[in-house]
Amino acid sequence: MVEQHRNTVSIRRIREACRTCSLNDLCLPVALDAPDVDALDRIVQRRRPLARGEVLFNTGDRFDAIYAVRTGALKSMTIKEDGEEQITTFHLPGELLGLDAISFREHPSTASALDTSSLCEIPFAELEDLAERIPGLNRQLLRIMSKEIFNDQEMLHAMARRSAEERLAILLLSLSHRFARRGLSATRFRLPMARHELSNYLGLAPETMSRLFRRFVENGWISVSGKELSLEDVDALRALTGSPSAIMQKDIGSEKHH
Amino acid sequence: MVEQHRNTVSIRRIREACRTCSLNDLCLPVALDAPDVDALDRIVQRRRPLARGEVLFNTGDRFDAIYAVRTGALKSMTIKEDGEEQITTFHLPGELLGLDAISFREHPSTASALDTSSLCEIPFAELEDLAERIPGLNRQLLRIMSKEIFNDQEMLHAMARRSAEERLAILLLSLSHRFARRGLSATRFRLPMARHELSNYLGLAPETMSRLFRRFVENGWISVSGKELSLEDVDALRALTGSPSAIMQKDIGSEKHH
DNA sequence: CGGAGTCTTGACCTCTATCAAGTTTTGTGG
DNA sequence: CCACAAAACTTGATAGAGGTCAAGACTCCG
Repeated sequence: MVEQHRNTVSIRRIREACRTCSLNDLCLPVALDAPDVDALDRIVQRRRPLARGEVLFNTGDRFDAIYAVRTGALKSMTIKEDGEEQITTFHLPGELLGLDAISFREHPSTASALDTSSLCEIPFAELEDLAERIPGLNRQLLRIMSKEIFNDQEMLHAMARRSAEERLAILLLSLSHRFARRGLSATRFRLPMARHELSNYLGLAPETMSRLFRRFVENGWISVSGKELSLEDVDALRALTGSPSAIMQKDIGSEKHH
Repeated sequence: MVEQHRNTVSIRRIREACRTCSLNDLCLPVALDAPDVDALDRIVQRRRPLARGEVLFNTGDRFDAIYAVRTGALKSMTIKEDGEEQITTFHLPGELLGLDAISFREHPSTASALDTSSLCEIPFAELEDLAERIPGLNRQLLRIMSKEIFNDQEMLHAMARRSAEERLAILLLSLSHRFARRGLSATRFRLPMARHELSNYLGLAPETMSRLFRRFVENGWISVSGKELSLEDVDALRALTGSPSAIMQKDIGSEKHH
């Protein structure tokens, strides 16, 4: 009974902590105990919000924390010597930034806000210490990173030898899925990034992106008004990707317990 | 003195263990203790070698171990519904396979041998248990995964909006770097994969790959005889990539201790 | 209202995929 | 070790997707 009660409390506390800081990935679905969540919660720091365009960290900056997006959105990019930027990831609410910096202790990319964004900062040294004491947290960290690897490879797969149309469809569905995961609408959302950022990410010219949007609208697959996007025919988009269900459908925690 | 001695022994043991199983990534450069290395060594299992073309694991297989390549080489690929395969990674000696499977407990890709290959199998459950007891190992695991994320994003960056020439140059330099890291020549090596596998990986048609090789040879950048490759003008190749030094130059362990 | 940035549209041209033969290499069984 | 089939690779011709250049239309703010 006590055990039962304790469990319930634990779960409620976890959800609460997750809500306050978009830490879903980090807390769920592992069975972190209430005290564990407290401990985790204690090292997490709220930061002042970032304004649109503001930089969170620069390439080469020392790595000492990972970040969780609470609201808004960010992009990670590398800068080629010729000054061109290449966007490598978009970070939506509930997602983590900085995982690629752990091994070199230095950020290999620059992260900036696409929009006014609030974040939580998780000092990595403390997280590591905590992970040593909480096996569940440790495992969850590994899982998150594994998922990141999986996603990147999925994206790589998605880019290679695919037409511009296919790429855009894949990206739109990925965004849809990631918003839905946060409890937002899967079919109507506001694109946090500019067209040229979409095109940059997908390795296309901005002009191509513009033509693609027109074609998608003409085909009745989407409707657009500025940055407001509505997916009108998800099936058509899925058909384009060639993978009715595979892309980005899986979630951490969706696997069965054993 | 005793401490000193112990330390020396420890380092020698680590190197030894690494040599036997290509576990550099996992053991170095963290200060794993001799008993720690023993423990790690104990859970590592030698497998019978894989013949060329043989499958190590299939998409959807249950995940219960990660693997280290000792000799030979493997490829990871996903299969599209239309039956086409898309290669996502090549695995050279000293590199790890299966990290993308941790979060779903199921392999998202199929791995097969490009060549006769010998591997070490590291049961993941045991590795996790061990990592809980050995903080250094745990950190090193996180680092390796972080590096994997970094590499994938680097590759993504490399693919987006780059010409076929640039892609090939990037890949050749990456292979060169990875061989050099293992103590092999950075300029003369045997490509473990077929031309069409290279082209598949880079998202190009096999014909394009063939023409690229011819052009690279004509330009005096490389020389080729079957699968034997020699980089004749590394600077020219680097110039192509647009990043004189950034790509794949960093190594786990290159960062300073603190 | 104006001006900078962003997005769209059109014309053109380059790169690379595709198709279609060849040619060489590889692997296997006699 | 050779012969022969099956892959793998090369080469050429052609076409199409998408990049580039150039100009014009929105849109967002101050």
